[in-house]
Amino acid sequence: MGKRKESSTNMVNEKCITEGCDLTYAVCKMGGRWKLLILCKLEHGKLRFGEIKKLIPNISERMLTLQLRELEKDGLVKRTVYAEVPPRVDYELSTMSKELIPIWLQLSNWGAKHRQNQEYQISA
Amino acid sequence: MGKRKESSTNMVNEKCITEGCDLTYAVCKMGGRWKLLILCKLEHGKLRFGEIKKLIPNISERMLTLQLRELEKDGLVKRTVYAEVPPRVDYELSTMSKELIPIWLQLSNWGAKHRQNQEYQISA
DNA sequence: TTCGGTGCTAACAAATTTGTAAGTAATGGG
DNA sequence: CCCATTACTTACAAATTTGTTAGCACCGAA
Repeated sequence: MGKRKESSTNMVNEKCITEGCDLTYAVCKMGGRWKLLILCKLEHGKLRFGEIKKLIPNISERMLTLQLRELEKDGLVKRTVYAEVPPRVDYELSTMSKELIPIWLQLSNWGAKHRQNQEYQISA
Repeated sequence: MGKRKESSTNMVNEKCITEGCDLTYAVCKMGGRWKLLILCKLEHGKLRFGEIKKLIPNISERMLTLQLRELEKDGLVKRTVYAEVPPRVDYELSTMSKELIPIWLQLSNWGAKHRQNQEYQISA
């Protein structure tokens, strides 16, 4: 998110992992702290920067910007700037990320199901 | 992976995000650097610690241990220790993570498809 | 008695991600 | 001129993750 050192072991490892594994590659694209939450909010249509912020009260403006920028760079959201003052910018899912919606649903279901089990195990 | 500060903003944010979003919760479970790669290797059956290591040449023993421990704690892999010398330990997917296999496949396909597009865009 | 094989752990260092606080630009309205 | 609004940016600090190196325990074989 800040720039990364081109040839740290860390970076090299990430590259070789994602290059060798489509699954890891895919999950990396949605793997920032707030990314999936943002994407979920966009599932029902365009939203302005400020609207997303209101929907995710704990996020800071900086984080929201960073995550949106990466999502944009990776082609998961489309950003539209209107030449107005005060500025207006909106964000929406791209075609590419819309393809993920059914998968997200399955993952969500899996999460819901097993979160319950785990809570059950803990409280039991 | 080391212990985390119970009440850093960071930790609090993670908690509230994963509690509020099943999707984020689910993806967090598989979100360590090497986790999906490990899980993929286990897709075809049990493997010993050393076997996994051989299949993932760049991983350090420490990282492999850490990732396996978290996967175990989260119920995604089952660890079996045999009382032998030298020690023998093997790892396999749990029922819970086997449910994810078809989802991983879809994600993989999505990854493969869009990785190509992106490469095309870059080279064009 | 030393050595090899296996699956780790500990102490430390480096890299990366995340969070905080304080700005900035542009312009129309008062 | 001064202010409010919106979507950011910048500089910094804290937290977390990842990587490096060395070592440990066990027992049987040589």
